[in-house]
Amino acid sequence: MKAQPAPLPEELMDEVARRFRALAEPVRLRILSRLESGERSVNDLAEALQAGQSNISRHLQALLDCGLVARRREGTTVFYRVGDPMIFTLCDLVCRNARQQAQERLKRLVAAKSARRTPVSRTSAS
Amino acid sequence: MKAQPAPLPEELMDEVARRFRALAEPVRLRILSRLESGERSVNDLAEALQAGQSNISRHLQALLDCGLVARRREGTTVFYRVGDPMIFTLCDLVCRNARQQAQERLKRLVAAKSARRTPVSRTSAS
DNA sequence: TGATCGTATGCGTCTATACGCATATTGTCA
DNA sequence: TGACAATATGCGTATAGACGCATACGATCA
Repeated sequence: MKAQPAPLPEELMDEVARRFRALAEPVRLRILSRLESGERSVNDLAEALQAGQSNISRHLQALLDCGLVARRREGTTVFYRVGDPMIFTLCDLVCRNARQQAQERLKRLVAAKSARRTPVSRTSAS
Repeated sequence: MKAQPAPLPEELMDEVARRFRALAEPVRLRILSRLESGERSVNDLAEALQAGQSNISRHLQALLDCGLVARRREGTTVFYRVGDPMIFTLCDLVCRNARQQAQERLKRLVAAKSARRTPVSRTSAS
């Protein structure tokens, strides 16, 4: 009995924010997207994403710090892989959200267009 | 048939990153946590979170820009509410992840302690 | 219309971090 | 051990964003 299982316990707030921050970079999302189909080396990723090797290396380090990816050495090359497939559940949820909002915006635009000369309700605009 | 429904389509990459970034601030997570139990005014939140009013207002604006919260005016006060409960699913997933990793770290520490004089495997350390 | 309350915003400062370049580090092989 | 390949990292620069202060804006009421 601990005052109910809130989805955001105060003690974890910073850790949760840290993980969201790791996911808050397009380059890192692209990296994860590539890793979905299997492990990749740093150079693989740098080449595929048209980015500098050092840049990718650092992004991977950031993901590693949050446990979002894992590493494996093989000779001089290091292969990174997804650390927790939960990532893709997250991304999928957010993608749906983004798409839905885009559609809503579109719908509102169309509605506004057809209601050009009856500017009544203004439903909860800014 | 569109080359399979990848969880991270390239066109949405930036939008997804934007949303994750909105969730990447402890203060904003705290705001959302408060909003879970119902809508709140800016002052309510500022007081509850011991933060400046302008600061909270801007954080709310950031969340609003991503559609993560919605607003409603009543007289001079503005009430904010959660825009998409999906947020809490996200947070819950990440929380579990954080907890799990914390536990794994702990377990590894204990294992290392007990294996002080048999430093063999070194399982995939950095 | 003027006073007041709640909210938003312009501005300055400070910190975080993304990126490229050069270089260090690490592992492999001759 | 020296050369080489793959990765990591120190450093400088540029940009983003969090925060506080003061103030502008908007709605309400006397």
